[in-house]
Amino acid sequence: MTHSRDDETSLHEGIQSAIDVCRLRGAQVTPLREAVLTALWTAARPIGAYELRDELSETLGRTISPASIYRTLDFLCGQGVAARIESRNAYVACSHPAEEHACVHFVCNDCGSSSEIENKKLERLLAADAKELGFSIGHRVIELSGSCAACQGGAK
Amino acid sequence: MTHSRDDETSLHEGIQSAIDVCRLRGAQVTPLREAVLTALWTAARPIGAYELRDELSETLGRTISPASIYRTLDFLCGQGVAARIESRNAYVACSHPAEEHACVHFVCNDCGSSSEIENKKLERLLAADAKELGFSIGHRVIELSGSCAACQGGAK
DNA sequence: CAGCCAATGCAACAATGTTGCATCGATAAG
DNA sequence: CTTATCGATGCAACATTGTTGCATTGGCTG
Repeated sequence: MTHSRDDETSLHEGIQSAIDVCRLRGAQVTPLREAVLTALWTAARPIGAYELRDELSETLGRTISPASIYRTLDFLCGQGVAARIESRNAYVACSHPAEEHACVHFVCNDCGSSSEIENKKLERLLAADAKELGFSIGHRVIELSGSCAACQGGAK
Repeated sequence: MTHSRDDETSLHEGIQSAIDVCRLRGAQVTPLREAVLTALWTAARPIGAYELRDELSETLGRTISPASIYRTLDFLCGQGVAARIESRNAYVACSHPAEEHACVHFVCNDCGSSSEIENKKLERLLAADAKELGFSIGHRVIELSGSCAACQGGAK
């Protein structure tokens, strides 16, 4: 995830860490990029590009074009500090900006919250399946939707 | 998958099997639904809704509306005889119309072909991760894109 | 300060997906 | 056979999501 406790500190740390990752690679972290990153971290759930656009337009006090949003998101995903949730046409902050990026995303249908984990065993299994097929894996999309612990406790 | 040998026989069997599955559940298999199913099986790769629309409009000799296509695809996916590839906004025929549907889709970036497997170990792993999070899994999306055996042999 | 290149603004457009309502057609009851 | 009913389709308009090209800005470098 996602800061399980939504305290300011871990939030800020996550954002700062992402910024550092980008900078260490020589990539520019512009105000827009930082604003998008902050919005993603703050939301802690998948946000659509146009929703992000509306939010940022208000925050920054000026109109942001879809193109800018998409380019910014492409940048962040490319750096591994954000990820696209394909099954929702939405984006989340990512706290594992590792090289080989094969996170499993758990997305709650009720509250929308998104948790992210890595699982080495799972990677090995997929690698084994791929080998058997002679398939060379590029990008991975692993998204599980359902009901998170909190929502089950309350409503189930 | 996908009929590894693309002979007419296994193709026809796959389609017929899917039709039977639907009928046994009391669902109607209309000409349009059968045509879509056939197109998916024949293609053996993810096809977009609008591409499907064009193809069927020609095949059937009349214009099919996007709404009809999407409703038909919803039906087929609901029956488990087709699946949406989220990372491509496209659809493929599915040969494992089981209840709990957690196929892994391998999609080739070069030739577009799509293979589908089931993996019980992988299911157990995901279930274990979910349990640890207290997450109740509903839908699963597992899509791996890369290069298939054939394309690596030829072009790599 | 000058020059360069990446990042952004802006506008138009393209692709994908949805909704509401009218109509058709298959199945079931009489 | 006729009629009632309900699901499937046709159709049109619309909503959402994503892209492209080109002009402009802005930050780093020499």
